[in-house]
Amino acid sequence: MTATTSDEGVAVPVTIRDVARASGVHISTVSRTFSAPHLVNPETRVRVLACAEDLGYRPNRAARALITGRTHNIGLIIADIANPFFPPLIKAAEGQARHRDYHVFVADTNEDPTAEEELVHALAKQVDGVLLCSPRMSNSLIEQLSREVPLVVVNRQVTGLPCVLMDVGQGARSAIEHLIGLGHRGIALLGGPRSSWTNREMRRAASAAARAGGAELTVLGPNAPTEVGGSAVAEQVRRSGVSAVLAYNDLMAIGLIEGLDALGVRVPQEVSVVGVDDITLSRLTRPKLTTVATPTGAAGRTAVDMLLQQDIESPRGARGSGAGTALGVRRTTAQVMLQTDLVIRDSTGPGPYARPARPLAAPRGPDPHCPAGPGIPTAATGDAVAS
Amino acid sequence: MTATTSDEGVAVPVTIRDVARASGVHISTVSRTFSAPHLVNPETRVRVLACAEDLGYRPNRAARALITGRTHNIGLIIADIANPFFPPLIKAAEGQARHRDYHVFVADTNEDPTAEEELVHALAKQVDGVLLCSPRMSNSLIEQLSREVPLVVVNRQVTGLPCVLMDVGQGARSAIEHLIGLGHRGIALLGGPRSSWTNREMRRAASAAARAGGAELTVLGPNAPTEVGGSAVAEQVRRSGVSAVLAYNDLMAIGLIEGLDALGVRVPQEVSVVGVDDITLSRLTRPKLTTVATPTGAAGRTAVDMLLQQDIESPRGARGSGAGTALGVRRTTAQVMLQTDLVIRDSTGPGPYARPARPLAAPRGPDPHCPAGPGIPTAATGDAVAS
DNA sequence: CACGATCCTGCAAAGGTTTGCAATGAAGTA
DNA sequence: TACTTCATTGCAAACCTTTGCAGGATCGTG
Repeated sequence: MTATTSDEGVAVPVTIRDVARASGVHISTVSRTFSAPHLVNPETRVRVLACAEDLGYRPNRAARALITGRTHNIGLIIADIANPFFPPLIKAAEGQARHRDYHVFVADTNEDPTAEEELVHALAKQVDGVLLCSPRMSNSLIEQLSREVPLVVVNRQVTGLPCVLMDVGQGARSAIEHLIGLGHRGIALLGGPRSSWTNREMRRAASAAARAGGAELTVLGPNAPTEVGGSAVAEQVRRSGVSAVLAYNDLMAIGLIEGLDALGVRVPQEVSVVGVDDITLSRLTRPKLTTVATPTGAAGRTAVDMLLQQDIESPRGARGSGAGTALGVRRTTAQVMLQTDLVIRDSTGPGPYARPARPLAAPRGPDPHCPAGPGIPTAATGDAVAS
Repeated sequence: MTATTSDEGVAVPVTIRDVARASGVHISTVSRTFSAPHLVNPETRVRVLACAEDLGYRPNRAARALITGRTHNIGLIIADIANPFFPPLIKAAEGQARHRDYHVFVADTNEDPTAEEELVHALAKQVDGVLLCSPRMSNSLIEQLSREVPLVVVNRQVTGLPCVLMDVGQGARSAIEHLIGLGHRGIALLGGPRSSWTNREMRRAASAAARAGGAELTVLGPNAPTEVGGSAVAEQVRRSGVSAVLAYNDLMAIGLIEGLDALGVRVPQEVSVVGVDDITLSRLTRPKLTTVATPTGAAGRTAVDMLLQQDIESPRGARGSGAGTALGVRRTTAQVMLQTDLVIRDSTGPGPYARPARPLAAPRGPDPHCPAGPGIPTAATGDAVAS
């Protein structure tokens, strides 16, 4: 139908010049038809558009990027795609980006800080900004890299940089309070990667909550934030004598339950387990996992928005050199904290100090605890702070 | 440390020209230092490299792409990132690409054929090739798009295009034979998306195997290839009276098990269930899922290799117009079929026609069936066909 | 010494697009 | 009529890199 391809099946690139020739105008007019339509006569515009459509013209983004300094791409650096926590985030970020005519480079670092740094360098020239999701490198390195390319950080607090955070502190507190309420007094926290901000936050909040509730918190870790990371500490958990565990994430919680099962320890009858993230999987295991739901989709969308907003006012490879940017206006540093929610399912049950309010409440009825509201209620709280 | 950034924290792009000035050579020498090092005097080379390092120079890929016609990027179009089948594939593809100095654009289509087409168009100019994973659009459209940009198709057979296939036919046959061997005669196939090649292959092979083994196969579907897609048909499965089910994928199988459980139907005691994919999750549910393991990682790597191999010989935006490409050498059409393996776990058990060889063999012992070999043995069979 | 070969380097064009500036013409104003 | 304003379009430089071609230097050989 179109003249885009020769009959031989080899693509013939059609440029702005071809469209210009076909519609009898100068290339600059064609360019403007696409990038500044209001500057061209409506009649001309429709003619040019018709020709472009006809020829199957699509602007060459590399050329456009070369001169404008903006690629209309963003980078997404992920600690581990195989961790089910991330795909919903990627999906949301990608959708939001596409919605604003941006494309997304995804890179997986395998939880390796060195790979993170390399990838930022590699991506810097091809993208207008980078989303750093759960980075494992040092804050100072992140700050340094942020001079090379606009950065938005997810699940990490870096002063001076825009961040999207999930309130895992609040989540951990809810979880500990829930466990204490069930009558648990000896609780273990299954730590995640040492360099994880989330990990530190959880630990801080969980300690405080345990202290406040008169429970003792044992910290086990650091561990790999995976299912094997969880199952590996099952023996240790049993020996520690705790009756409840809060795990760094759902994957570890599930692994732990598996591991305990293999040791003949039953969940939640003997040990209660709480995860974090509310990945799809947590609804499908048996017992269904009690967990702190994190708003991953909202995080992805918000992060993209923040990046683009930051980007729009600074056309990077600009012509006039930066003498005019005296004020620190350029970088608006906002930090957004998203709320988390405890979702109570079947992996938590009464502990040794449970008050027998309803004496021996049906311990094996179907679905003992039911979440109050609908599935995953998540509310986003924007909290912008000017730099 | 470097002169890359001003103290103000705003990136100052450093180009080949800056390096040339600093090292006292012409820009073309700098260029050659990076793209054809053997053409430049070793002494000069080290000096240039030192200056480049010092200034923090990184080649601008957009400019390079503009002139060479090669972006060193590839596109990865995925039906649904949230489906745990894909992340390992993405991860493998991404690793392989990076290993060859390529970057990966990932796009999610939400199982929408229209989105697929749009994304191919959008990506075409920014990448050297596209991997189409489990596409839902028509074969003819795929062929048409392949004229715009080199394509490699995963999980779909398109004549004339390089494809990476997983032998789900073989997998389905093994599964059916396994079920028949256990004494099942009424078996249901839970179909996936109508436009899925995998779906058709499974159906074909499962029918044949059932017929050959004297069992009756009921096809239920099409269904959404998700956990809800599986749980939604639980009632239908129960009514159909079959004693075993082969599901389109693990997600559906798990959903079905959940759904059956809710109806009070026990797996594997009353109904046996087999999935496909061997996603991580399938080892973590209870009962652990018997499933057909697909080599997703190998598929990702192979697909990238095939794409790059195809690409290397055709520098797209070449200067000399294509008069010289008379022969069909340009497109080497290979199809690779990767083997699948049945992994027997706990979701399958004896059926109504089981021979009581060992009378009433321990129906609830821990881990009744064990996979024979190691985890997921996968062998790749290359099968190159010249066009 | 003359000649050719070899190695290295510089020159300049090219790639597709954007954009400041200038030119054109039409319309409006004094 | 003369002048200004405005809308529309063309011109050409610029973005950064690659690469064919040619020039220069050095060296070996006849």
